[in-house]
Amino acid sequence: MLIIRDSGFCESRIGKIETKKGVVDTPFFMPIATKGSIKHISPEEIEKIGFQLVLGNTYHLWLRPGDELINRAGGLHEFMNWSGSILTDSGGFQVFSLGARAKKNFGASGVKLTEKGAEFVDHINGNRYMLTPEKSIDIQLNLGSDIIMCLDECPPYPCSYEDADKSLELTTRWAERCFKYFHKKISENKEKYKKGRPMLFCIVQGSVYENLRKKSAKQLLSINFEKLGGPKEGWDGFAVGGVAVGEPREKLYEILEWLTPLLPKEKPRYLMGLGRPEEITLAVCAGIDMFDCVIPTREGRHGRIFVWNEKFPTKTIEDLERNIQNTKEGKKIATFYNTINISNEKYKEDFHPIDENCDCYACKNYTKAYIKHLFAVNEAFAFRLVSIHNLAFYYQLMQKLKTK
RNA sequence: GGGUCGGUGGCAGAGUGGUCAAAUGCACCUGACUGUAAAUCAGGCGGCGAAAGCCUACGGGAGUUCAAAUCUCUCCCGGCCCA
Repeated sequence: MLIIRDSGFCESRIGKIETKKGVVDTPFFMPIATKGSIKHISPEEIEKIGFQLVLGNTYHLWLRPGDELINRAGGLHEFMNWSGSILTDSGGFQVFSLGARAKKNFGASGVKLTEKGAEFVDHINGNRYMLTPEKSIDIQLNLGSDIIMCLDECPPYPCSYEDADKSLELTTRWAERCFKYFHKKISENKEKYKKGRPMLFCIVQGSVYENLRKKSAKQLLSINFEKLGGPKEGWDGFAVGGVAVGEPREKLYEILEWLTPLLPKEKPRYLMGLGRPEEITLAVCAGIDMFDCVIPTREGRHGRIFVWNEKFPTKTIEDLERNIQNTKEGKKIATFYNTINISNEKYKEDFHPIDENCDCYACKNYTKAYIKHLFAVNEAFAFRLVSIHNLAFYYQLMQKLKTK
């Protein structure tokens, strides 16, 4: 599946993943379409930038408009008019993010965790929902997802060793249930999946503890897959979860260092929710193939734009290594790119594109002064332009990492 | 011409003797965002100063008072009503 190439400074895993929908070249970044849309951008534009896979969310699509409705619409691809592949997150992250938010706002958790699953209170209408590992698989199958994620628990940081341990054990038990249920459903619907079934990824947890991260990975690998009714090869891919939840930045490198040697080389690895360009760079070098993050779109909407730094081009291995070293040390500044805040006063009369060398739609056709103006007057077109640019930047980043 | 109500920071608009360099909203400036309840959130926003603090300010001027955006007189300007 993956061709592993030693490019001289790190092991780069350049290859491809074949989903039931098509081919995706690795390493790659996935734009996020949580509720069935990449905010402010059409699927055609996403495809035009070069993306082959987008991410949807089980929890949000389950609540609205409902996975069965989407199924009747012909699946999520058809529903949202996306011709590429789709990975769906399991809803595990919402246990973390909505739980923390509810706790902050109401002093109590809006999410109740039990062995059975996670009980949510719908943030909009107050309805209660029980998301179990089996339910999460059902939803993702209904959505027609190409890469399905196991329901996991993503503990916040800081997290005690004991809590992280309990959490990872639960994630493993849920993963077993997901695996068993997933393969039961696949074998029950052989006809439907004869041209190809979705892939199923497990998620490694364990917070910032070396023992626990390794334990999590080992547990997930040592499952008796055949006994659970699936192929003995087990998982179709491995995700690293529970990262970038508030832990010190340098922890990321350690976690990847502990984990990647344990993961099967021929299976894709997905670092969930990351990240900044230098973090992605570092992770690719550590052997990660797949990324997703809200940063390019969300920060774009908030006025932050990513620009290549021509003064410090990462043309040599030494440049890249220096950047990686900075990232390992938790330094925020990577030298190969900059961010600008387009709503800053200094761009008021800047009649140049965001990046002269960028070939995205925004840079080809519009100036910083114009985009700043759109932000100032709250025009939605601004969000479209910066989202296109930032995603194009992330796409270019992945292309650069492939050719380094 | 008479009466009446009103004139507050870039705008709107509170405040009606001290706790007021003046609520709040908008605008403006800066920052934060990592498996998206996020076109969100936080901070700043008279001048000088690192700070303590000092100076200048609630239409203009003159008073009363220990103390005035707040009370009095007067002038200017605006809304409404009457002639």
